[in-house]
Amino acid sequence: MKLEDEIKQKQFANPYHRMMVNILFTASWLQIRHQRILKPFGITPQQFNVLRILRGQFPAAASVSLIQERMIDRSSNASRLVEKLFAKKFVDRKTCPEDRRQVDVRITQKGLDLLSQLDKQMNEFDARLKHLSEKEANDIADMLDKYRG
Amino acid sequence: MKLEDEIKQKQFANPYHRMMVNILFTASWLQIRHQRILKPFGITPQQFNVLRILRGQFPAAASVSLIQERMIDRSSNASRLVEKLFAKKFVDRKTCPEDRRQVDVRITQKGLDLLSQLDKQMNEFDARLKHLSEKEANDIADMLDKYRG
DNA sequence: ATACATTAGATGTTAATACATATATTTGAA
DNA sequence: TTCAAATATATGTATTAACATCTAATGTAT
Repeated sequence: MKLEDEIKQKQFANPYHRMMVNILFTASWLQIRHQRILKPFGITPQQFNVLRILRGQFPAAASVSLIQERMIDRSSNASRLVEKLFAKKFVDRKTCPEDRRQVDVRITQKGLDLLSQLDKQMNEFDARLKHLSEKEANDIADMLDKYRG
Repeated sequence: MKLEDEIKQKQFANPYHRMMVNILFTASWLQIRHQRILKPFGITPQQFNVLRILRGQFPAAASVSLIQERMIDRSSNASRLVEKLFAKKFVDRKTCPEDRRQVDVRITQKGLDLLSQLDKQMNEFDARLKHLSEKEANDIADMLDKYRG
């Protein structure tokens, strides 16, 4: 549905504002749908993001700050996300011997299993969203990079 | 900066995933900057959104559900947002005489004054973000509509 | 008119976010 | 060496989000 209908706004001040609102709206729209997929598995989109970062490093460990750097939404606290995932045994945690300030965080087999289940669900969700061509998808991504400057 | 550098990811599974991550990242990026602008004025981006909806209706009132319908991010609770704005005297609130379940919410002069101050700040922020042409901005918005299906 | 469903809004509760600050460790300069 | 600065992570706290549930008012069918 068109943004104008979604939020019942007849028009916007200018194309830039229209685009900005649409980015925020679409992100919220995605977030809500991701939440619904992840909820039965007991994790949040943020925790999912951390698990995927850790799978990207596996079998190596990652420090909390490496995780933080790679998070899509930096507003939340990587330390506490790791704590939540640790409580559910999706990650392991031990202080790094070379630098005892750091913590080596590694995804567990249970975490990897969870992700492989979730991959399927997420791919199904993505598949339902292919109203754009690959070129259009790339164009959007390129323009968003350009937008942020 | 390119998304790949922002979140230190060398590549993505496919263009759709790259676009999705970029939408989420860009929205978070915008949200953080909006928060910083709004903080000195004591309101959140969600409350700002509600005030703008109410200005759009002014001098008419709006019901809480009308506000909810028009919010960019529907996840939060319109009733509580109105409560917060009421506590700061940015909105007035009284039960609707025609339907006593409803509440007539109207922006106050203080609220309008706040918005006119904020308009300046927000416009300055937007102005620093014109790396795209008007056409590109419109294209992104159109493609996001198409993306959501 | 009565009873049941529906709608509008408020509220309770748990968890997550935003922001500041604290603690421990390492680095580096005097 | 010694001590201040920098770094990595954790924690404290107030606010907000997420989700369910509740109450009051209205609509509707019989």
